[in-house]
Amino acid sequence: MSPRNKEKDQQLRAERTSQILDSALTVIARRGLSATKVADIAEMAGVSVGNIYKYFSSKEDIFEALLHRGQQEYRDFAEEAWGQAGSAKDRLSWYTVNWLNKREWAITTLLQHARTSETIPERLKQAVSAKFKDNLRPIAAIIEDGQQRGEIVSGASMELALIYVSMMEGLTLHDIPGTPELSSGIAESALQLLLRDR
Amino acid sequence: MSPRNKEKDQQLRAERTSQILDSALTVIARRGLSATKVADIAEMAGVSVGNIYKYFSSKEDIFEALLHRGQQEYRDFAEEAWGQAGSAKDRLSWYTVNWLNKREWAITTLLQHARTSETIPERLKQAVSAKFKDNLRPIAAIIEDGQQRGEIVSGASMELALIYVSMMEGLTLHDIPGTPELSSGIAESALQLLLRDR
Amino acid sequence: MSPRNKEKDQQLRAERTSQILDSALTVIARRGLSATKVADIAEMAGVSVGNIYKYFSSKEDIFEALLHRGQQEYRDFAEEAWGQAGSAKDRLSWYTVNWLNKREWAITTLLQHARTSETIPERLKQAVSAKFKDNLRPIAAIIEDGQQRGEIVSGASMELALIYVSMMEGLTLHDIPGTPELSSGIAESALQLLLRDR
Amino acid sequence: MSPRNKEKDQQLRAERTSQILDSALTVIARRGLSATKVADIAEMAGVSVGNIYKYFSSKEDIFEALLHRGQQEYRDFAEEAWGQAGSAKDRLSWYTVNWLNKREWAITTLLQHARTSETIPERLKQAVSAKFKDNLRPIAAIIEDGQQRGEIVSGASMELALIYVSMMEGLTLHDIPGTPELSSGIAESALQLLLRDR
DNA sequence: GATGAATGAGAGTTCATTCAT
DNA sequence: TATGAATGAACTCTCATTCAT
Repeated sequence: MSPRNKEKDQQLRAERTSQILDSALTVIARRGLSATKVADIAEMAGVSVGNIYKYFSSKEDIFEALLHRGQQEYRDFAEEAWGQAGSAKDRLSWYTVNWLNKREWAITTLLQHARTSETIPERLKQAVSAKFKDNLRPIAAIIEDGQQRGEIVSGASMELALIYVSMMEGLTLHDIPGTPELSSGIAESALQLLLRDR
Repeated sequence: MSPRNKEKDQQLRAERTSQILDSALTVIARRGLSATKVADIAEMAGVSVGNIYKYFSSKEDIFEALLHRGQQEYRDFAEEAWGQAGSAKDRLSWYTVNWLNKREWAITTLLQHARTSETIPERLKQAVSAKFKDNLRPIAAIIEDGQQRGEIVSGASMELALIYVSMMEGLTLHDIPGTPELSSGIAESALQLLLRDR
Repeated sequence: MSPRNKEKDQQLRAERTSQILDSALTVIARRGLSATKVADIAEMAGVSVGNIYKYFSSKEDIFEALLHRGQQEYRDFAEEAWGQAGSAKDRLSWYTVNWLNKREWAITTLLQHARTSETIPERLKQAVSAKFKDNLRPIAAIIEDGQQRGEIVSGASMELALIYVSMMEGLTLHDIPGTPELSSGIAESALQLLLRDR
Repeated sequence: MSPRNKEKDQQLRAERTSQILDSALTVIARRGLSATKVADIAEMAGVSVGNIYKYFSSKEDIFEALLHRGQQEYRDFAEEAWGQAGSAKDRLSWYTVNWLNKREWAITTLLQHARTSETIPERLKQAVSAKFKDNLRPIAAIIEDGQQRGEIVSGASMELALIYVSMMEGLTLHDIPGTPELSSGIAESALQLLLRDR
């Protein structure tokens, strides 16, 4: 009733929304979109099934929100890497280490599905791909910077950024949480390949 | 008694099986396992739904057969690369080009799903992972050979093989057939990174 | 948090369960287990198909619940006969009359199927047979009592109970509701056979 | 081609038909009509599925043939009892013993299903019931004869016949082949009940 | 006649979504 | 707003029947 309550309501709503998205991310990454039941998401979020629909209009809607949030978070993360002090190697190293510590693998899985699956509407695919490409810029900037300092091999920076990110994604997909078979030290080795002097 | 030709029956059976698997590979790669209806597979194979079950006991069974066949085919392909004449670079180049021309991207998608999804029985996951690791050997052999000739950067050969394959997979997943956005020339650039003298 | 009335929910749930079982009993008795569609049960219960599965996990599960409930109800009924005042003949007469008025014929059909069909899991068969045997006790008690008073022919009481119940079942199966061909007076004649003085 | 062959063909055909019916009887009695697959019948008969349809037009057709044959066989059996030498007790005893040694239980099961199930066309039900009633005559004749000799309790002979047969059927359904729990001696005890002097 | 692969309608079961409380 | 019972379309799998060989 009072403005205070309204504000609080808004905040509660945002929290619930975020909480639902967190659960959805985890579950969908683990089982895939169409194998995930809305009930699974609800259970993990500690919310009733019906209540989910007060925050999202459909399962697809949740997925779409997940992609938006994931790509935005990734953008922030990539810019944080670019904002790091030190050499290009230091920055990429920071990026690499933190990538593995974050839930990037989960988002990576979702994005890949979004880009490749016929079940996803074209509109969404295009948005995701465009945003993905745009999100390469901070990495490309780091690489360009490194090339100017003579640290990094020559080549088109966007191309190298794509190669590097693909490599990270590819390795990520072989190194699922709970499957520690492949040492994460390998990511560092991969990074070496980009360096001029190795 | 039996007016049927047993040999011919056997042969027809094998053909049908293979035809169903081909269709299943295409459709599942495009839509994901659980979003693919058995009816989709049947339709693409030009077979009735019921008849599918004369050849496979369930959708899961089809998926499993697909993984087996895919990993076997990949093994043959990797060994063919190892069997090529020429330098390590030539061999990897052959591998790279042919990877992109084959249906490797489809199988890559399936294998990734098999390794990562909670919906896949542990037994199958382990088998897939073990076979995957084993399948790195021909690539590792090419790399080792190249290292001895001074062509390829130093480092543990299995590790470099994993990095290289991950890179290919990562790129593959950004370059779906029908989505020619990313030039396949990029794969060649990626290959350069492994070379000592670049 | 929960705007629902838990007690009322519990009660509604129990009612629905019972309502579904009632319908299932009728329909399965009329058509047999495997010829009965879950949709038939749902329709007769005035419930949607999907909702049935909120109460029972499968058609088999419904059948099993039906057997449990039916044998328990029969036990109560048999003990009520034993609890009647009067001579053994009076008690058996009460039993006979009420048997025909109740839905015993439906349950009889189900139990017979459960005992004899290969499609029923051994575990369930054994449980049903054991309970059936145990349920003969009240009748055997009436007979023993009648023998001591000189009303009833001599012989092992459990054996005579089995004979009597089999007779009732056999007659029941010739006298389906809606098929009034065989007068129910015949049951009384059958009862006479057990009496010493006839 | 030659008349000889034609005759032989006829004979082979009759044999096959009978062989299929035998298998059908066994399997349907064990699993129920609708739970029995035509493939089950074919397998047990050692015949291909398709070939069944050269002899019968449908599963229902097989069932109907089974009922006809079963009731005819039963009639022959009942008349054979009537044709036995000796007292009424001897004849009923012969009937009882041979009933248990024959496949009467299987036919009993089928007939019961035919009479009671909604899935059976009315026309067939009526035919079965009429024939059943008619088939009581030989037993009723034995009973009447016994009554005249003072061996058997008084009462309407058809009614007593129905009671006796129901008793046999009821006991039969508690004493499935392979379930020897209930001693078959009990049938003799049941017979005693009909005797005047016991 | 004999075979068994092929068909497709139909059954059991699941699950996204709605709605009364 | 929160709940979970209810709905029914859709999916997987089965099986009576047909048909090419």
